[in-house]
Amino acid sequence: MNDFFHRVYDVVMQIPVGKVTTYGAIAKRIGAGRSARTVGYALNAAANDERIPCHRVVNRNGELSGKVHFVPPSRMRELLEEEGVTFKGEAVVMEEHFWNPEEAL
DNA sequence: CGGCTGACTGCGA
DNA sequence: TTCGCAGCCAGCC
Repeated sequence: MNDFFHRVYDVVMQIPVGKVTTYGAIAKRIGAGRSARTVGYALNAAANDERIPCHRVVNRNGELSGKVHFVPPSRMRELLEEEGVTFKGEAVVMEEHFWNPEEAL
């Protein structure tokens, strides 16, 4: 487990219930800059860990992305709705539920 | 060591 | 508005 991954997990675990954030925001927060893809890769490994709310991490469109989302039993959308997150079609209403990791500093 | 891939993002056409 | 290309970083051939 690299320090990079640890930083990603640390940020994701700080996401409040009913809130979501983006790969890019996390990348910027941990100083990775534009390595949003690597953040997603880290979440890929984190998806196997129940302690990591990877369902609260979406792309810039607010759409749920990831291997987990494609697995029917996951139903990330319904899970988020249970937490109070509202949806606009297939995407999360970012204006209402976007959480900026940098605010947690 | 070199190249390909991937849960992304931003810019240009 | 939508599509395509390039950049970035880590992991696996």
